[in-house]
Amino acid sequence: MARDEAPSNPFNDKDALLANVALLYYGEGLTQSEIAKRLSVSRPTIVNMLRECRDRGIVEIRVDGEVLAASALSRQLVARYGLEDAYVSRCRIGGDKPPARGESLAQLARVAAMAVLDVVRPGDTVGVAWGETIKSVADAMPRQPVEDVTVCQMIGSMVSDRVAASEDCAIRIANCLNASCYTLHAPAVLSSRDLAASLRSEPTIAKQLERLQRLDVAIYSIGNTDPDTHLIAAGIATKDQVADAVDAGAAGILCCRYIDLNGNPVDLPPNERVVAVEVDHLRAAKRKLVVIAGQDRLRAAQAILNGKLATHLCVDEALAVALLQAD
Amino acid sequence: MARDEAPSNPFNDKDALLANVALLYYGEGLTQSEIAKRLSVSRPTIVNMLRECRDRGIVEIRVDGEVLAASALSRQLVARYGLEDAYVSRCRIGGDKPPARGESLAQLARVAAMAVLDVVRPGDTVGVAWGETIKSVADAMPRQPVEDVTVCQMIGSMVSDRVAASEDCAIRIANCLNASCYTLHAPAVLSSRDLAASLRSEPTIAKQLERLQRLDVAIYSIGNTDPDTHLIAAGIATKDQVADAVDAGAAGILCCRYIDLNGNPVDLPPNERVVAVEVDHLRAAKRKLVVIAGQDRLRAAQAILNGKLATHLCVDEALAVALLQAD
DNA sequence: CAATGTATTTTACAAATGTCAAAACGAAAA
DNA sequence: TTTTCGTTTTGACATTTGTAAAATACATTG
Repeated sequence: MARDEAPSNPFNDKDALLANVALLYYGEGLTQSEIAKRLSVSRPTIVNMLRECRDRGIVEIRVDGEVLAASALSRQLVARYGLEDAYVSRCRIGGDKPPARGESLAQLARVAAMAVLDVVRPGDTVGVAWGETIKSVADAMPRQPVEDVTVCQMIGSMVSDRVAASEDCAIRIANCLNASCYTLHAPAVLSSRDLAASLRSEPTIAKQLERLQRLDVAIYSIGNTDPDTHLIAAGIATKDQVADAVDAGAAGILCCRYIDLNGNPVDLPPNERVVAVEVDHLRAAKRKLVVIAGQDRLRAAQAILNGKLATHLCVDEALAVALLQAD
Repeated sequence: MARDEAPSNPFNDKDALLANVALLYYGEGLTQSEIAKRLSVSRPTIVNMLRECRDRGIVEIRVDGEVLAASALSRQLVARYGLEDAYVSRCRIGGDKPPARGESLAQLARVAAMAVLDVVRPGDTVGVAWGETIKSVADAMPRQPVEDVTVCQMIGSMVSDRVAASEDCAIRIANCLNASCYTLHAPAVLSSRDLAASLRSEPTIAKQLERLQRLDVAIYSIGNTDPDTHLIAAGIATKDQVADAVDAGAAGILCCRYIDLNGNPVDLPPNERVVAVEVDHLRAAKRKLVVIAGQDRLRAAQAILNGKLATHLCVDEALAVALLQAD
């Protein structure tokens, strides 16, 4: 009976022992010394085993998403904006200064990761965006298989010095969900409108874009139109182009496309050269999980909410309060 | 906006804070002191919050079932007995004396609880037996919703001084899976054959028994025919009746019914007075998770395996070794 | 057989956690 | 306003865990 008899099970005898040790510690509540005694090894060996369990995902520690959506702020956001659910992350209370952006984003990402598990159901086709926020969510995801799920990359490939390549988010989330993954084999933005149109007509890409027209779930964030927006940092748009878009009414940037305060697309450069899901196709998804960090994104968040572009909202406390205080 | 606007969410603002604290501790890896500082509370308050999270299932700590099925013993059992999966629990290594039954059962129950989450799929109809072993499994289950699952009690109601009422296991497992639950509103054993037949014909009970004929998953254990069997302890059969059954070839007791070494039913008292799933209907289930503790149940385990009454086996190490050493 | 590399054990110590009793605090009721 | 009750804080201490260096053990290689 060769080891590769069950090629789908990549674990071995030692791994099974690790799993048993994890059950004794986390499940039975034995101390490391008690376990070491039972297994006739030293306590540091047990420490190493438990660390390996956590590091490799043999043990997963999950927080109930439903509880995360239960706060007063969450309920008020649901009532105010007609959402199915709202998740508000809190990482600091009181004090005279608010949390740093990194600290807040880290906790928001964890909350959103739990929200993903709440929102995604067996059989779903899930579109995943790309950006610093979505990348953090992907990093925070535990391994939780969901049956028959397909994950699709919604924005063409792009490399930024701030975030890894855009297919990375989709692949990572697909791995956590044990899902099939369809990446979008095209740059997010082309050099000319004609070239972008040609690429969209390529059968493999056309098929993938067609898939993005009938998503069950879409997971995305929204960017600012501030001068430090990712679009400029990634060389996709110039400062002047973004300024022109703002003048024309752009309130936020959604999957590389501008939207105005009512959630309608603003068709200005580089929109015609972009290869990504259309705003209206996002709006058509049954469940839309939008993750937004920071009070500075209030206007962009309002564009999302006014444009019915979210069914499930995940924000930090500062943005939640700002959304509730806004007219 | 009244609190009962979302009646399906029974949690509140404080619960949401607990969940956030849990994410900071288990997810971010902050110490209790760091969290206390951030939230402007005392460290014992954080200790209490984390304990409440664990106690109420706001936090769940899970071990990957696939890893538990990866040991050498598991692979050998799969190969030897043609199983889909085998889970072997280990709670003690080496030493000159084996683990106590209670210690072994506790760990086996935890392993089996993880196995349940591996085996049950969305849309499944799941039959659940009753007994000390299955009760322990139910107690060890984490809260893990699985879509559209129906849980059915397979053995009529019975109260024992050793285990709670038999519908308890089914209800508890149903709650963990967020499943519908159908209990079997009849005693497990009646005083006469005619009365049992009449009860089986009652529409509600007949419907429930009919449901048990087409199970996707069945979860059960098997009992011994020793004098200390539950059947005698519960007053269902006398010592003489059990002895007669053994003389007639009974090797084990499965859902209150005798089976011989080939897994065939042995139709002796109190079989005709029993209200429970039929052995052949168990055999017909697509996935059969059988949980057996103790080397003393070798013969009963062999009856199960010979009779194709298990697709997924969950045993402790002593029984695993005994099964592999048997002819 | 000796040398080498890897893993575990031993030992120690700092940090974190668990637990608890007494005191303090704040809200609600009388 | 006072009393009562529940919760939290304070302070302390025992236990457990995390971490690390040195020693030991064992398997592999030349």
